[in-house]
Amino acid sequence: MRSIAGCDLIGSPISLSRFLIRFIMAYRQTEKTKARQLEVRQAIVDAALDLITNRGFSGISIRAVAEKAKLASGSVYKHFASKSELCSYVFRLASKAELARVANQSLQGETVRIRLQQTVIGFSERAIKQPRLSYALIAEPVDPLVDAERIKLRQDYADVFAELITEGMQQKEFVEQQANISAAALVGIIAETLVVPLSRAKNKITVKQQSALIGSIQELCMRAVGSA
Amino acid sequence: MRSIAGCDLIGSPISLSRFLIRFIMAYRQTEKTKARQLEVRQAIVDAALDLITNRGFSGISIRAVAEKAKLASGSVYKHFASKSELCSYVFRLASKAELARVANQSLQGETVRIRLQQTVIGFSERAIKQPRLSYALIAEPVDPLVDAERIKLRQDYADVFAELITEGMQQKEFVEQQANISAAALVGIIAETLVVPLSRAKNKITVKQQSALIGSIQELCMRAVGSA
DNA sequence: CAATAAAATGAACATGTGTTCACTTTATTG
DNA sequence: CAATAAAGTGAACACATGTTCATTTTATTG
Repeated sequence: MRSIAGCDLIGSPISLSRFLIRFIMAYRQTEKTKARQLEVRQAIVDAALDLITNRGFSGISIRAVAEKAKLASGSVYKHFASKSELCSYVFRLASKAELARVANQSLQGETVRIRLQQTVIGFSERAIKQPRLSYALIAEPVDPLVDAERIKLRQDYADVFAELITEGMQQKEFVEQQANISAAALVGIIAETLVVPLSRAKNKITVKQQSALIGSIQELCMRAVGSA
Repeated sequence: MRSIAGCDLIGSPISLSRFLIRFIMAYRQTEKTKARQLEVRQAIVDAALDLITNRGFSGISIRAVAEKAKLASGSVYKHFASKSELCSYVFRLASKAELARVANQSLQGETVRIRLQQTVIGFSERAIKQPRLSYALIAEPVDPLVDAERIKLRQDYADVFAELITEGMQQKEFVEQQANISAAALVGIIAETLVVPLSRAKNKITVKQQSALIGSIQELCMRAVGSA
């Protein structure tokens, strides 16, 4: 007579019931544990986001994230397969909101000129409030996976600008030009005159400096697209 | 009676002569060995420059440099105190020449407008010929020491542009503007529309694409400074 | 040649950090 | 409570790479 996993199924009714009990007693996820899981995942994301916002991607390590989220480092891997994936996820999370604001603002306004102007100004104002994060998303060097996201984000911004430029040309508000190249140029202007300098500045700029800077950038952008 | 380094100086004339012979026989550097030293140093620099030109700073390691220069890795440290210093040195070497060309070209031309135009076109043409190196110098992320050099280089380029813009305003060729901000913007335009895209491109662009691209960039720059 | 020291070598060391995994703790179920 | 498995832990491992240093090789000199 044969046994399976130590249970003699045929020879003894008691063994059979034990087997069934074992099967029924299996641990399963409940709503409560699922909620707890999400909570922990959220804590990890929050910790990573906080580190990136204040110190950029260079200041992030699995140990630091785990500590901030009050976890062991190994636990992070129960929620994200690798550091890259965690960073990439957090990058998308952080950039999505800002991109949506830009895209939305690009649709509001009487003329294309005003729409572009407001888009540039709005982005600049928000970037000044979160200089380290803006730099992390726009310009900071990171590993390949995150870098791909960064390239995509810059392209997404460029796409918003390209749409505006195309419309502007149709409306004869802007001169004829290669919309995609001009769009990239606007991203470059903003990155180089605003995001990068802000990330290096030690002190916050005054309100006066801020409006002068934004004014200059906005004028540059308008001239670049040949706005009347 | 005391001995110094095994030589009994006072008790024995033979010991004294031995001491003098030892002193005279000392090995000294000759022209030949000095030349050899320079040769080796140059080999290290060439190897590093080659690696940076083809793979950027990310593709450089002391072992790789040593191998290319046909040396042991430890020997590199006879010539450079650290990897950072080697990279920083090579960075300066590579960027100095191009910066000089830009600075020189910015002085040539009938009008400020033409001078700026030619400067932008010249830089762009050269960047297209060495896309990986241009990217390494202008945009590639590296360690802090090299990063400082990169920031300085971008500022140096911006300074050239700022001088042109200031002159252009004086001549009423360009509109009134913050010269330093516009100058940074020009660097941003070129980096974002030319250097970064080129570094990502898999194939070389055709001559036709090249002239169209440079034309667009040049027009963008001229419009940005409000050139008549 | 002998004495000397500079030059060269490369294995070993140091370091930082992402990742794993054997083990412990906790939650679930009848 | 007993059985189960998911969740959690953190020390150990993996790996890349900059740097050191005891040792060997080479060049120089009378």
